Amino acid sequence: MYKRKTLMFLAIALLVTACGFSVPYTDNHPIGGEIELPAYSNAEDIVRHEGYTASYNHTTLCPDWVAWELTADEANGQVDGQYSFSRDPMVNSPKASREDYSRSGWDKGHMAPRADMRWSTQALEESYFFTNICPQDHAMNSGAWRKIEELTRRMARRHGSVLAVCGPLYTSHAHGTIGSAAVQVPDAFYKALAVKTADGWQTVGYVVDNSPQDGSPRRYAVSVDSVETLVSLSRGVATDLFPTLPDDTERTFDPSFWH
DNA sequence: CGGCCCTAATTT
DNA sequence: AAATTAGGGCCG
Repeated sequence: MYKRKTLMFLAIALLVTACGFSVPYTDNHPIGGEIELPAYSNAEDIVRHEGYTASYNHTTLCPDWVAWELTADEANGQVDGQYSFSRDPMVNSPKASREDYSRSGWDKGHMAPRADMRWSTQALEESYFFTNICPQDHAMNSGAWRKIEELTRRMARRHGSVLAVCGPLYTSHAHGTIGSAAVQVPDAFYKALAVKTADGWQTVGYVVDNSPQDGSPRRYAVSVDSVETLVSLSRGVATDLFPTLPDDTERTFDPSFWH
């Protein structure tokens, strides 16, 4: 059974590669090379936008993952503007809509944060696509999750660049679905970060329950390996969130570096 | 007190 | 379906 899944995963990986998965970035990210993209997908739409790449899942109507590289300059972006949540023209149906979230009690929560996309009008606008949105508890989104987002920007400013990938976790499906399209409400969210220093890579992961959470990032910190285990269980596919990084850099994290 | 996370109602 | 307009709460 496991062998079959592994073969399936490899087949999908090959297919995705053949379809242009390895087309290089043309932006000026110092690390670049799409090093931030996870090595897993359910063969759903892989959608590239200026500020992030996402794997959209047509069953959950949420992304499986959203990945981006945040530079110091980008974290200092000052682009303003009110943009509205809208459907992603690059994703085929079915997809979530604003109606599904309206009066549901759940936030339209950004995965790649709005505040990470203020370096370009286009990037900011595209961050509002539902490709980048999941139902999130409001207190968690504006509490613990926001603190992790601010930590990420702080690290980008301090170290020049951060690789980030995050997404939903489904375990008990305790929250059911919302809207006529049946958007699946995640049980929790994960986020993995990587920073390249003179002494090598530093990585960390965070797992936050989709319920009122307002703690500091350190309270939710785990190794990237632990996150990958949870993602594998949630999605039923083998997972490597930072496939190009040495595996031993993902087994632990250094609290004194991140917190 | 500004920045960040948003919501809802109304109009086109 | 999307744009416009007006508003709330929390945290550093």
